[in-house]
Amino acid sequence: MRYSDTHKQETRKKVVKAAAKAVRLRGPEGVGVAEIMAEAGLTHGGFYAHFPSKEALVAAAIEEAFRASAQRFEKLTEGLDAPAALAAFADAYVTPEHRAHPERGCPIAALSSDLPRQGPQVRAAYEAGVRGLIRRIAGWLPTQEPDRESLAASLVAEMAGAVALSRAMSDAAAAGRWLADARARIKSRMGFDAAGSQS
Amino acid sequence: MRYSDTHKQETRKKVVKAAAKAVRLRGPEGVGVAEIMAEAGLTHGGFYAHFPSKEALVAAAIEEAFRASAQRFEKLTEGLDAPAALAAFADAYVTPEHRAHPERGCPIAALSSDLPRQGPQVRAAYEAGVRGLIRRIAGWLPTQEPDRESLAASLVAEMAGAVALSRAMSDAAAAGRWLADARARIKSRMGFDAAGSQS
DNA sequence: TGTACATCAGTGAACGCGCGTTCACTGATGTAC
DNA sequence: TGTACATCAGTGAACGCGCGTTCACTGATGTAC
Repeated sequence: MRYSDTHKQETRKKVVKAAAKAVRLRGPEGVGVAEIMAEAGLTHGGFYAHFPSKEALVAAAIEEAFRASAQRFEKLTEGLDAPAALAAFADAYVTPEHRAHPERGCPIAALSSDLPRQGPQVRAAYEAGVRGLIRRIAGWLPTQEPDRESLAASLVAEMAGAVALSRAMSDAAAAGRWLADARARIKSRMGFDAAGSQS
Repeated sequence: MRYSDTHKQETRKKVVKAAAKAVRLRGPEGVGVAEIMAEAGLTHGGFYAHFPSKEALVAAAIEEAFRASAQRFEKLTEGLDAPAALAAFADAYVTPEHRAHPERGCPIAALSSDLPRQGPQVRAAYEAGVRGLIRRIAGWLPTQEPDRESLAASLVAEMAGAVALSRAMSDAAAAGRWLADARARIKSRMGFDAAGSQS
């Protein structure tokens, strides 16, 4: 069969999307080339027509995961002013839903400890994604804050740490209660009082 | 050769210690049975005289890692009153040294994202370790704090998250500066002012 | 208009390798008689 | 006191399996003449 001009690119996109899910769910070492190709409806032999190596796929998958995750949050905060966007972000991030679905969640929470063990391409993709998220959050912080970038990084560390820790708790109900607590603490650090308005 | 009464236990201990280091450094899937046995000066064939499976070794390794890490911090805070112990803990945890040496550091920072993918034995060992650390920190928090356990968990999430994030940064100097920032923010959440005394 | 050839995404068998696990064996020493 | 046997931590070869990677091939269609 002969394919349309965009066919190969579409196939690649399908493969990368499947990999982005699988990598977050099972980790870079937990996914196989054959498995990803099968999820995209193909056989493993065609893989190297799209990617030079598995590492290149994982790097592309991480880029895609950050892109999709950013898009999700962008939609969520569309049209909101900075304080409202910040609150909406925390309310969506530090939740049982995020805990339960690493495959469509933030790559930081899903892959933080895997990362130092990855190759340079993967690390570069991850680092870029982390910086992007920090920058977005910094932009929402009050302008009177002396170091918005540093506070944003610290908030990302806490939010991702909270979700990752909650995933280690086997009792889902207890994890949910703890996430609600953690969310309240994070929002208070963002400058919101208990009622939800920023001081 | 015939061995002393304690010989087998000593061998097991050696294997577990080697595994505790290797697991934190390369992750549960990154270590091999043969490699660990070789580090303990043995051949892989003898492994199953000590452990029923690789998972059992990883679980034992995680227990050992939490135990050793706890002991380290116990020595560090020995004889200090609660506020001083809290400060000493943060000062030791959120550092470039900890960033650079996952193999002798906190298992939470080293393994958080690997954990949800592990089997029940490993998860149980990890969860017990997490609870132990949270309890220790909660005990150092001011008694007027309304929910010490919850604040302690939140602090653990932030500290582990900060170290894990710093490991993703390729520039060691920038990571060091960021860790110093993060450390200051964490200590301020613990109730210390910039001069280091608790209000 | 018809025929031969080029193109190229995808197929599926095969490769080498490392891993977790199994198992028959070793060899030094304690013990039973 | 001497001999045969039991014990048991550790050895090393072998197993089956899954993985990343390679490669000759397929088959549908566009193109050159």
